[in-house]
Amino acid sequence: MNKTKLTLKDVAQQLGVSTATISNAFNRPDQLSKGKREEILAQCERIGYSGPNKAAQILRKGTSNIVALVLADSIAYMVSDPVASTFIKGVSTTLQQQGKHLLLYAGDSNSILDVVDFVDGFICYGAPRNYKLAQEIAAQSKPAITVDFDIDDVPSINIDNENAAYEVAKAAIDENDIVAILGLRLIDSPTTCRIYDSPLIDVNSSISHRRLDGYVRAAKELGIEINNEWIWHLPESDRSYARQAAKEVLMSSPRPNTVLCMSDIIALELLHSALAMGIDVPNELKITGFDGIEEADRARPHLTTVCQSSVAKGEAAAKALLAGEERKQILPFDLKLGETILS
Amino acid sequence: MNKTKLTLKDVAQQLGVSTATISNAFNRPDQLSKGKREEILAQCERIGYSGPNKAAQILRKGTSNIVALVLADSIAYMVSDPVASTFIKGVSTTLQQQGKHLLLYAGDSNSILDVVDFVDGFICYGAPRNYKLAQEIAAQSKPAITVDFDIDDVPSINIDNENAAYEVAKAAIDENDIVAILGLRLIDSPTTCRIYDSPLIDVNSSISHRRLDGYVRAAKELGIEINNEWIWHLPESDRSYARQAAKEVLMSSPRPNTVLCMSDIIALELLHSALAMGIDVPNELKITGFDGIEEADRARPHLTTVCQSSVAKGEAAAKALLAGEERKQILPFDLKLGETILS
DNA sequence: TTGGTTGGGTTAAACGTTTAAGTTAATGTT
DNA sequence: AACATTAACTTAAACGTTTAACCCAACCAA
Repeated sequence: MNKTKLTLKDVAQQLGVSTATISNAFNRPDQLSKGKREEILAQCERIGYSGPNKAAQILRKGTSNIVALVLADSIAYMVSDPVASTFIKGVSTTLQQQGKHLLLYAGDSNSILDVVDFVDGFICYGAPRNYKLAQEIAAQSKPAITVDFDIDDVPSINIDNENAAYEVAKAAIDENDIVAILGLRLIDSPTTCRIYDSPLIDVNSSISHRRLDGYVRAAKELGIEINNEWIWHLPESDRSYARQAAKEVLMSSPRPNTVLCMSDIIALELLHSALAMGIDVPNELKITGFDGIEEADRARPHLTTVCQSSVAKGEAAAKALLAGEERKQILPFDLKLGETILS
Repeated sequence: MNKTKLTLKDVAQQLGVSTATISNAFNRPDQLSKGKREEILAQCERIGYSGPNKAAQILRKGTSNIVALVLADSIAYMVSDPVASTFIKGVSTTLQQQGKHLLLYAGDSNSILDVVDFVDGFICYGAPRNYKLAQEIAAQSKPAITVDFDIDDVPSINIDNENAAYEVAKAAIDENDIVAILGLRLIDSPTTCRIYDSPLIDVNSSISHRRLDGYVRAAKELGIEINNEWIWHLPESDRSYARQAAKEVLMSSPRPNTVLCMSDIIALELLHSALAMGIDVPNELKITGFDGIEEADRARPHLTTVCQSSVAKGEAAAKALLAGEERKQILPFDLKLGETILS
């Protein structure tokens, strides 16, 4: 009923004890006789004091229980990507269990300056579109962890992308195949295109380049050289980019009969386009994906892909951050053979 | 290089001016001569002071630029629901434009006490699983807005669910049809089931009941009475719940030939199940959805549904909250006729 | 000259806590 | 009985800002 909210000081006065005692009643039970503590808590309940002000605690304690999840791209894009949103799922579950709060932070922002002072730590998911941001995070002194990319001296969560790509490619490619690759963020271009001789950008998304290496190694073992002409760049794992790339691949001549896709979304879009054109998968066209999203399971024929658990990544990242782990973790992946390749 | 971070006080001392002046240089340019301001900013840059500490600002100013988005359910569930994640998209885009930060808050939490002190406001999306939370939010004094449900005296964003349901039902139902409804959160049960005579819970999700009213009204106008036996309850708009309900509906006898679904996810699952069983849609079975998600567009036959823009809802909610709007808004919906009903 | 404004500052009191250090009385030890 | 220890509090100094209130010199009007 009071006009202004009760403060700890008010309460102390009303109960005739020091502010320290009230504070301790809430934060450090061991500093107080059990009886007094219960009495104080009961009185607080009665007069409507719900505990120390969190804003003041943040300043004084220097901790807020807020963890910033820095996404690779805008929040809007990330939240609709099945892989990213599954990752968020893992993070949020773990944070909630530990009483932490989740602040979503866009990876295309200029700076972390506006949150770094009150946030308890950073989880960086995927190389931020604005890579300067990642370096800023690495440079500041709060705990941080990266996922799906790496920065020197910052703990991280990754899978072995090179070997994963190698394995799925090895399973798919047969001798004398024409192999194409639908890649993600390989060069610095906002549109879908073949990479030809554009310089590869390694800084922005090393996982794509690891995967590329794996694909190329597998092909090479079968004596197949993948020309840059057969490598597409997509700026995002987005259906419309994928549709365009799919069209280009399927229209090109000679038409590739094995297409290695760096995400399931891309692979599924290619699969649909191919089926719509009456192309026989896998006999005329073999397709592999990457990620192992739910939708890949629902597709017919089942997509051959590399399963990685985004939930596990999210959980691992949150746990490692909160536990102050320093090491770089490599999580397992799982090759899933579907009917989009020949068995 | 200093061991400890620079404070505004340190800077003031070093530059030989008062703390107020430094503060004003950053926050209130008009309180300062232009020359001095630029000099101060330059000096700060030089000595590595990046501006006032945000945690201190939160306490002192009583504002943090953080907006809490309170989701109906756990963050994990919400983030994977296409409708909810699209809503988040709208919210985040608008918040980012205005320099605000997004804190995701789980609707199954016990209390908002742990954030209410530092958050600038609340956007409540869908009646929280723990409804007490919504009341707590309504009771406190920070700005708040609800979306897809209502609380007295709290501004809100909604569509006219009753009429939307009425229209889609009216379009779908023909004389002498047997009509079934696959509803969402109609009764208090954690499993998929027919509602029979279970008491409807109105408190937790009034939009479902509005929709139910609309369906029933449309049916009644054609002289059809929908028995509770033909109304299913699903605890969540989740594929596995939907699959089970779909099975039950399709197995029941007599088999309904019009099924009104309260979400597209449910409708799509029913559609797939029906097609897999060789049932002719729409001749043997008419289906309607609700929401207008992307996937509904990709389905064949195209789903008949009610389109509502979740992005627009998110944007409207964020804008209204930040602008301090008090009124309750009704957003438009859009009937989309696909081939899952007879034309 | 006098008195009123104004621009450009400064001072100092908040904002609402936490916590190291200090005080007291009661308990335990030899 | 003398002393050390402990339990249970209190005191007061932070934490790093913002901002109302005050001050002063310079300018202006009459």
